[in-house]
Amino acid sequence: MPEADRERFSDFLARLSPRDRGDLLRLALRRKVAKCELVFQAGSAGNFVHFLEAGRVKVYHLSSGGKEVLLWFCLPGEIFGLAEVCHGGGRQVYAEACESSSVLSVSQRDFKAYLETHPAVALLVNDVLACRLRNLGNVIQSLVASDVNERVVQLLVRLAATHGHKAPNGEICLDIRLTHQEMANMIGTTRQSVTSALNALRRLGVLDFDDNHHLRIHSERLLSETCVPAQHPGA
Amino acid sequence: MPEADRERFSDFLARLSPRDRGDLLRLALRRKVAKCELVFQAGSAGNFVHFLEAGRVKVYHLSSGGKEVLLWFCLPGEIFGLAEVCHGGGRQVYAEACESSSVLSVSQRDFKAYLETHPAVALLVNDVLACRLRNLGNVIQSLVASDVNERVVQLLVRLAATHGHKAPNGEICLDIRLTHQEMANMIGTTRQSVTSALNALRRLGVLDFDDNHHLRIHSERLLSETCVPAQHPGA
DNA sequence: CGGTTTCTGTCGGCTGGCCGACATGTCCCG
DNA sequence: CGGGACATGTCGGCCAGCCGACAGAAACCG
Repeated sequence: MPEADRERFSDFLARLSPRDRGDLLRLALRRKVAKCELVFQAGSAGNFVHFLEAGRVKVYHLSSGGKEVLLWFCLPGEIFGLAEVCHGGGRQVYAEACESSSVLSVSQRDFKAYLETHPAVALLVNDVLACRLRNLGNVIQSLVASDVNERVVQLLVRLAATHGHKAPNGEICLDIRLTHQEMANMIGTTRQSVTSALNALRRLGVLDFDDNHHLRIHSERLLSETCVPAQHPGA
Repeated sequence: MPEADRERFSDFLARLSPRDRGDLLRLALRRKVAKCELVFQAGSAGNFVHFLEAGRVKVYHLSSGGKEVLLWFCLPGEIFGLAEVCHGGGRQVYAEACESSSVLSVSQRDFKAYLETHPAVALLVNDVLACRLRNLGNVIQSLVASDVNERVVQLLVRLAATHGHKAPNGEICLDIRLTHQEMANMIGTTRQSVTSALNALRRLGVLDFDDNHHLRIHSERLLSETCVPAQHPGA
């Protein structure tokens, strides 16, 4: 189920040619970010684009009631803070380090000038934005049309694709450890409901936890819990 | 509340220089699309990008249970079907004409080659994708963190921004007529709940309907029904 | 190592809004 | 123009899952 080279795919820096990467890094400032420290926050100016060199960063909305809506996790090599740099306007989301991290930052002005002279990179930025757009479209569909148990399953499918690696025996192990609250924040439900759904899936044999408490998915069983997209009447 | 030049903003073709536009149109095929006809559907190859010349097109997911999740409407001049062209992979959404429409189509291969030689247009594509990404992020937050009445209000704010024009007396008139079902499909609720919420807002004086049944919003009253984004603790 | 904080498992009361239904109003098309 | 299709207004029963709570387990940090 994980797409081949998925990890390499999301690693923006690794997908640049050595020359393009060198030109970009020449524009970048490096910064250490402690666990729980904000890289940027909603309301601030979106005048830098960031690359995660090491660590993990979560990107989330924070609602007026204080509810955190977690959009995605950034892994090393990934670009983030991109939407406001491309489109302009202030930040709408928060980017916060989940662990001690290292971030490279390029100013909006430098980045735009760089894209104008590096067409292959501009296309790659399109690619990243398009991929995230498709993903959010899937999240919206899931939120609207699926009950909580289905949403947990669909999240597992997404996590397997972005953070999973296939073990020799066909199982998929997630490289990332998430709390039930984090998962709940990604699918718009409560921690308790995630706990309950995961335990039901565990009893069904769909998943378990390895010695390090990483989630391990039995992919064939997971697929049997997954809904297939509908064919349009008239198709 | 409507951003100045919002309509011009989303009109991709109008934002191109005459030369860039001419080069692009040289690659395009024109096609008439009847009301309710699909421009493309989920599962098909994403090998064309489309520009709406006239008419209106809705872009939506269709869930396995047959529930339509409406992501956005395309207006004349707008580009759509872009995400799969940039990122690759099959279509995940449907694009269907809401009325008799005219569509210009450019093949993925031609479009990518075009972007490589037209850097300003590649940046504009970034802009469009980023804008849509921000919008979907807001939709997700709304779905997760707001009750139905709040979601209706937030939808009105979004519609005013993208489809509204300011009348001399400060009211905002929507240029687009939406059924309650369409609005429900945009915010993940039922037609009945939208009807109920709209009627409550009408009784509050927030909105009414003009002679053509277009929705008219009293923007100051609408703002008083809108939640403000939270300040992050520690900001 | 031990105290504190965070995470997970479990429970039951409560309610927002979904759902199906029906009546009335509006629009469309032959 | 008029009949049929579609949209809107209204109602009440029902339930998925939210919420608050508590206990036990696990992780963290000085």
